[in-house]
Amino acid sequence: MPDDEGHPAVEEIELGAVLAALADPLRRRVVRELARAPEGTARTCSSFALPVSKATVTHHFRALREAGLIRQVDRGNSRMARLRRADIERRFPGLLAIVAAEDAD
Amino acid sequence: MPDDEGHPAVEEIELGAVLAALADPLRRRVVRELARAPEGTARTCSSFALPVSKATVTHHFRALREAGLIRQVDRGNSRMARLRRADIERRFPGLLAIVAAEDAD
DNA sequence: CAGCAGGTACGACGGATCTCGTACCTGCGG
DNA sequence: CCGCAGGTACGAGATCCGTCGTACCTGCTG
Repeated sequence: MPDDEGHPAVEEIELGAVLAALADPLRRRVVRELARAPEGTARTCSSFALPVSKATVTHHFRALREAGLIRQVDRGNSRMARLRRADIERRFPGLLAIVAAEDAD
Repeated sequence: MPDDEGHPAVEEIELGAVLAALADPLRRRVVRELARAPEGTARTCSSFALPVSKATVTHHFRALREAGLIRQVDRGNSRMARLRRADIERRFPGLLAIVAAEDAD
């Protein structure tokens, strides 16, 4: 299963795309919160209370999904986002720890 | 000495700026080559043979310098760039290894 | 059923960024 | 001294990216 619904496979995750995704403060905040949460934590897009419009939230989550940082699955009404912790750790060991360690504003 | 000639001090190095700098393939290539070279290696801007004009090279090296990834010192005619390995390792342990491990094109 | 909450798609706008050419400065070599 | 190589500064053009409003779809829930 190479790519279902915009999710790249593990070996398709590219460093450039990941770094570009993490360069944005809002996206880094999402990844940071997920990285600090227990393994397997799934949250809705809106649960992060990002200070931007709905359309912009969708835009950022698409960027995270297409970079391979999160996996989004439909669950009835809404959509749950989970960090692809093992996949990222395997490709770029230590990267998530760096993001998780950043001081929150 | 907090900031001489556009070089941020160690504690001033910000993750967002570093990731933004590393999001560019050309800049990542520079950092990768420096990270793979022996500690203390100093090279001129032009020694990287980037496929862009001189002005653009200057632009990219400025980005790397202001992000805190490299240190540039005048040496007579030209300017030597050295990776701030210890500083980056201290702020974001493991990050340089990730960049260094990327497959070259 | 009617409405609302969560998300997406599309188009638009403004600002950032990558790129370049040109002009300019500074040392080193002939 | 003259030229050239290495870099920088400045301005311009093109493209990318973050942001938004609006319209729309889909399930809950009353």
